[in-house]
Order: sequence, then C-alpha cells, then structure tokens
Amino acid sequence: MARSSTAAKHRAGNRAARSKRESILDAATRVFLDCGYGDASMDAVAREAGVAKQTIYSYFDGKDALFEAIVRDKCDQLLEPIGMPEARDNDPETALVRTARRFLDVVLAPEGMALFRALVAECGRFPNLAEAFYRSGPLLAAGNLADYLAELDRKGILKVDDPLRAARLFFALLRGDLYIRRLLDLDSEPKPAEVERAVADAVRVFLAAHARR
Amino acid sequence: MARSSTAAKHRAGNRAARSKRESILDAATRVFLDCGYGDASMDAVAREAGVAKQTIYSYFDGKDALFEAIVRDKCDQLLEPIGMPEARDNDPETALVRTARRFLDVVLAPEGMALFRALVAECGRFPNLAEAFYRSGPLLAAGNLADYLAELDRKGILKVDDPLRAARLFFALLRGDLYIRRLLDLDSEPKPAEVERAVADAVRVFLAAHARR
DNA sequence: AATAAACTAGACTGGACCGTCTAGTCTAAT
DNA sequence: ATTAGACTAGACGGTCCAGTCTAGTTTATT
Repeated sequence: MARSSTAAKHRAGNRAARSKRESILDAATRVFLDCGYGDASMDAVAREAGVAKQTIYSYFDGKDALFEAIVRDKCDQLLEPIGMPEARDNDPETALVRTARRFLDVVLAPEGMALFRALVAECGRFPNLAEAFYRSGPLLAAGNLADYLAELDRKGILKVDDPLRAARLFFALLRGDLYIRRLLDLDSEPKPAEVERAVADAVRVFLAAHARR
Repeated sequence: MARSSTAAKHRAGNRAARSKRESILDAATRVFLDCGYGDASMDAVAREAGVAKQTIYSYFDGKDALFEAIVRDKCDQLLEPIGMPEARDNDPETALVRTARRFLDVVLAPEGMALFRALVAECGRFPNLAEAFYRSGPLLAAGNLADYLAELDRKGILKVDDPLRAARLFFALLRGDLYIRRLLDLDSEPKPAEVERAVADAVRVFLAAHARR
C-alpha cells in the first residue's frame, strides 16, 4: 500500500516541491562539500537553503540520505561530460588532447576535487557511493577511450595491445602530480597554461609509448 | 622559565614514560586511521591503549596535537624507505623497477592508504600536515629519481629534458588506476602479481617515452 | 471564504564526546 | 615507612548536533 506521508508525495514531485527540493540540494551540496560529512550540520543546511529544518526532513529521510542524494546528483552532473564518448579523429593527438582537456577541466575544478575528497573521506561509511562514482567516472571514461584506442590499433595508426589498460595509463599520466597536490589542497585551481602543459606532457608520453615503429 | 608540569616532564622523556607514550601513539594510530579524525574518540584511544584518558592528556595537549603526532610519526616511519635514494644502476630498467616496487609497496599497503586518506580528509583542518607529507613523500621521491634521470641523460643512456617533470610522470604512471581504486577503498591490498604488472607497465611506457632514438 | 496541506521558527530530547576533576591506587626513591 | 609523582576509573560540565515536536503562518485549491 502506498504511503501517503508528506515525504512520499514530495518524492513524487509537484512543480513547487521540485524547486524547494532543489534549493535544499543546492545548499546541502555547498555545505557538505565545504565542511565534509561529519562537520556539516543539518541546521547549517537549513540556514543556507533558507528553509526550516523540518522541511529538509520532509524531503529526505535524514542526513545520510541527503548526503547520498547530493553526491549522486553531483556525480551525474559533473561526470556527464567525461562519460560522453569524444568525437573520434584519425589523428590521435587531436582526439587525445580534446579528451585530456575535458577530463582535467572537470576533475581539477574545485567542485570535482571537493566531490572526490568527500568520497575518499566517506568511502568507509558509503561504499556504494564510491563504487557508483568510479563506474560512472573513471571507468566509463577509460572504457570510451579504450574503444577509440582499439579502433586506432585496428587501423594501424597506433600500437595498442591492451586498450583498457592503455586508457587507464593515459588518465593516470594526466592526473600526474597535479592531482595529488590538488587532493591535499596544496594548490588552488591550476591556470589554463598549467593544464595545457599537463595535457601536452601526457599526450606526448602516451604517443611515444604506442607509436607504430 | 621552565614549566614543571607533568606533561612537560613527559615530553622530556624517561624510559618508562617513553613506552607509555608509544603505546598511546600506537593505539591512537589505529583508532585515527580506522575511524578518521572526526569519528575517533579520545575514550576509544584510551580504551585501545589500556590507559586512563587523563594519561593521554598528560602526554599530549589534546585531540589535535595527538592527531598531528601520530600523522607525523607515521609519515616518518612510512616514507623513510621512499625518501632514500635508490641504488643507481647503468641499466635504467633495473633501477626503475626497484624504485617502482618500493614505492608501490608502501603507498598501496593498508597503512599507506589509510594515512593518505586521513590526510585528504583533514587537509582543510591540518594544512601543514598535508604539506609535510607531500614534501617528505612524493616530492622527495621525485627529487631523488630526478637526480638519477639527469645522470642518465648526461651519460646519454636516456633522453630526459626535464628530469623533475619526468620523475613526477613516472610516479603518476605507477599509481595508475590502482591508486584511485585503493583510495576509494574499492580494492583490498593488491597481490604481488598485480603490483608487478603495474610496475612493468609503468617502466615500459616510461622507457619508451625517454629512449634515445 | 473555508479548508487542508506545506512551511516556518524555534524549543526540546537524547546522545556523543572533549576536556577537566576527584578520589583513590601504585611505584619508586629517600 | 614516608612521600611525591604517575596512573586509574569514572563522574561531570559544557557543547554540539540529529531528529522530533509544537504552535502558528502561508499557500493553494475548491
């Protein structure tokens, strides 16, 4: 039998309710990603959202559920460009540079970093979130690139024995030292020139390793 | 004027006091790295150490100071093998493989991962810890490798234009996808065969990129 | 206008936890 | 044996917070 509670109705979603739900999600995203799960308080979310605390509880089951919701939300929103297969090109350098830029722009941006830090910090409490992130982010991106690399190998443009492993290595190269420093919050968002240099380095090394001799 | 409080005397360090201090540090390390800073309680540390809570406060100024102490401790202990310059060898493959194994053995081990996760989670609260870790870990390792790579370049064995950047790229390759998965706690400690494969992949790609033509 | 549902502001409960304090025990040196 | 310092067990104050409850207000629908 259907629950007729307020929360259940909201989950179905009127128009007004959706906007209220979204302003809560927005505020919660800011608070959670700023403070981390532990130091974020529901009162702070309510204040930030301009909403009574009770209202939050009428849209979400509790702190855990709210955190899950905002993380899944940000994952979808943030990783969507990464997940999309890149326009392919017979010149691998062109395609790799495009893929690389798109990847770094997302993961090095403050939001991308904050999301990843939150996931790392809470992967013990929310293992399924970490899994979902990995699948719809790094794994999907590597899969797409792997398909393209396999095609280049078939066409004899590059030599790629294990496309998936090669794709993973490419993204590893791309993260490089920058990523570690960003994770530890030792650098602020890098300037475009730095990103461009990281892209160029990664592409150069990758192509050298997979050139047809 | 010198403080004559218990805490000050302990900091100087008798023999008995040192062992008590160490059992507190041990327990605190377990608790903090298991639960994270926020969810670790001083009562849990006391219980785990088999010590009264007051005793902890007579050796350490508070929760923050205890956390700092255990992190610096683990950093020193864990990163010491990484920081030492590797025995050099005119065959770069031999030397790189050795360096790579030593690096991955440390950073992929449960303790290494737990430490890094804690640092990522708390880098906002303890920015100086993150900095110290980076300098005595990744930065030092890259510096050492860079020196060796510069030597190889001088000898005409490899072509390495920017040794420090090259060294960083090598470690980036090494971390690869494994590191991300470990950070998110999606994998347990990898088997030696997996590590060996990651090492081989990284070395192969690196050498291909820096071969004298 | 009347009515019901949604919302607000804020009080409140129950629990966790940091850091302190107390009272008593153990150890070691004089 | 005495005495001082270290230690223990546990209580306690103060703070913070998740989640609930109350009483009153707004909004929308009929």
